[in-house]
Amino acid sequence: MGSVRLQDVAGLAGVSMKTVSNVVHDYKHVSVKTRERVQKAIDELGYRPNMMGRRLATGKTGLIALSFADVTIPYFAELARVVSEKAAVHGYRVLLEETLGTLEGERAVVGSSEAGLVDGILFQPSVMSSSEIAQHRGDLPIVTLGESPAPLSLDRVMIENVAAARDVTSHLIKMGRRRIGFVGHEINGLSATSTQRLTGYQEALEQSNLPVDPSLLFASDAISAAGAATAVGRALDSGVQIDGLVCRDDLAAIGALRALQERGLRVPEDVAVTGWDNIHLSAVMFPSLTTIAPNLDLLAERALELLMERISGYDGMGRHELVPYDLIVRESAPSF
Amino acid sequence: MGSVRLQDVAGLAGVSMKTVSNVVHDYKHVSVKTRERVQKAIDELGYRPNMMGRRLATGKTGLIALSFADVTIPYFAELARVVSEKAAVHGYRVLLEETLGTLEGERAVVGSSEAGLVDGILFQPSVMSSSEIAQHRGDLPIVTLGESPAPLSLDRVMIENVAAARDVTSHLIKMGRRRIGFVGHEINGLSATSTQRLTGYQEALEQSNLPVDPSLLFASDAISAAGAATAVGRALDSGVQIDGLVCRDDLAAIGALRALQERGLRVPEDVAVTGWDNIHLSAVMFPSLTTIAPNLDLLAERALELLMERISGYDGMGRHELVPYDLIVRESAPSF
DNA sequence: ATGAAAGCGCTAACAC
DNA sequence: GTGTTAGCGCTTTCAT
Repeated sequence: MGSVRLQDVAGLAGVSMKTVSNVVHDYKHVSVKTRERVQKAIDELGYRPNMMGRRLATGKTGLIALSFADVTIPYFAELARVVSEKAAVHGYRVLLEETLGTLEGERAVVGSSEAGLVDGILFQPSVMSSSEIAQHRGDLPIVTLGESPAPLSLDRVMIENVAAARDVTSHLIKMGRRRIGFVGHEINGLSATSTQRLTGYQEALEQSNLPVDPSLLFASDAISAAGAATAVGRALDSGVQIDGLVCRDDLAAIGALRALQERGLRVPEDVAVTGWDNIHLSAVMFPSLTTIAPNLDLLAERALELLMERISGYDGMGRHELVPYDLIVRESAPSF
Repeated sequence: MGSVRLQDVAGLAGVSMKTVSNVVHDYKHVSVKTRERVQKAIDELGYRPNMMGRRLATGKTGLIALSFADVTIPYFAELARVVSEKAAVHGYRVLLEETLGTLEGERAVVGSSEAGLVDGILFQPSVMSSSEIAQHRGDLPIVTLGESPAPLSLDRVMIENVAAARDVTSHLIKMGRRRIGFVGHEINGLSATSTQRLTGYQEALEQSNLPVDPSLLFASDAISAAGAATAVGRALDSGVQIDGLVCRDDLAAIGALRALQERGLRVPEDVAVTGWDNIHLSAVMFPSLTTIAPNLDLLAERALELLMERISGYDGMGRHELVPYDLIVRESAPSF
């Protein structure tokens, strides 16, 4: 069944392969009766074009890779959803490539030992250095996502992290909070993402002449809610006083929520909390999360467009695109 | 750069393509000096085997599709993680194929018009009927996941849903709960998953001579936390009295938690809540969720093994495997 | 141990 | 409007 070839259809219909190919591709210059005859043969035989053959012949695979740390992180799952939706518009399917946030994982992505599997890569690096990414083999179009240091030669699309972090921190300050902590950055090997968000956090504090207290920085041993819960819990138990918490992401915020509530602290009355990413669950937590919502649709669209241009042969300098974000105000840090 | 072919390497090394191929595949019968010379040529040219060529020649793609409704549902994301990890062991990569829980989506999966893209499919259907799946084109190995009605001719791996639902409901009964509701099944078009869980819920109630009250069934307009929150909230506001809640999945439980807490009800004191799936976040909610934890590792492993056998040509009757699960007791419904 | 050559299934010039 | 034919890059008998 699976072995019906173009040739077989041509045989049955009594035409050449080219004609069958024309029918399959809806080429216009085919006489109606020929088309009918061919279509009948196709149906009769249950012919399905073999992708590998087509791809070998055309040199295009119709596949792009989407690479990030881990699909079980809601933000990435939601990104994957949107990307595969938008990629379909361009006739592409998406191969997920998880790096687990490790250097080996990321190296495997940019230095893949096989060619021709995918036409291009959308890559959100976590740990890889700018210079190393730049040395990736030059034949595969890559567009980087997110705020990791990307070489100037690569296209990149991201949101303005520093500004957004400033916004969210300022929001807490406007609420009257004065002892605002930061939760969820890596214990060691700070990612570019965390660095930028910390920078914005610090800038906002300084703008308001609030002290930047290192003892209010609660690093997490993993990008996870559990890690953040532990970090915040430990700080609280050791007597740290806070009335606001800027979280690196919604997962960290969920962890922080638990640590606070477990200890009888009320959110937002005692401690206001903000997240980042606007994952689906952020609206359903109790309290729901005030958070930074990057425009995922735009992010995916632009990234895909840049990648498509590269795939079509564009070879200019790296483009650098910013995508808008919103501050979504919810119960965990209301406006007043 | 991207156009280095096996032939080019052969040319540079002064050997035949076959020899280069032997080196690439670590074939043993190659003299050391030849191997060195070839390897040098490979490195020099930066040769990377082209997958499409290889695949056309071998007829194997090295890709399997994993198909389910939506990666943004945590259970599926976690399933995807495990599957792609285990698939790598067999030398396979995973192509995600979301159906969005629609009939068209599921039809696209089993009736794909292209052949040769993947060697097999792991498919968790939501809405498609047993008979329709059975009519899928016979040339592509498929293993179904989950509790949807699968035809006898297909392999399937799942957990015992009815029994697990009985367990979790009995747990609430043992806690002394008497007005136990069920949350999160579809409003119309009940999935097989929901049906089985509802069955187990009902069985447990009947075994304890507790009334099965239809007004305690809170359907949700989507498999989402928000949908469950709305459903439970509406019920509560209309005066429904409950002291326990069996949720179709952890997402529904999270939604239920919010609806309850928002109205000042304490969990578990006033209402005990259970989830299903043991997603990462279930341990970090406040309160953390008592939940059914299917053994995902085993599930993925067995499914993959069955699929690999099919890919290798096994053509017997459909196998039906059960995978164990655990009842994880946490704060939302403690033991006493 | 290594080479020559025939495909794998499809596409795309180029003829007719 | 339709047929011929030469690849795409790799694997794989079958020779040597």
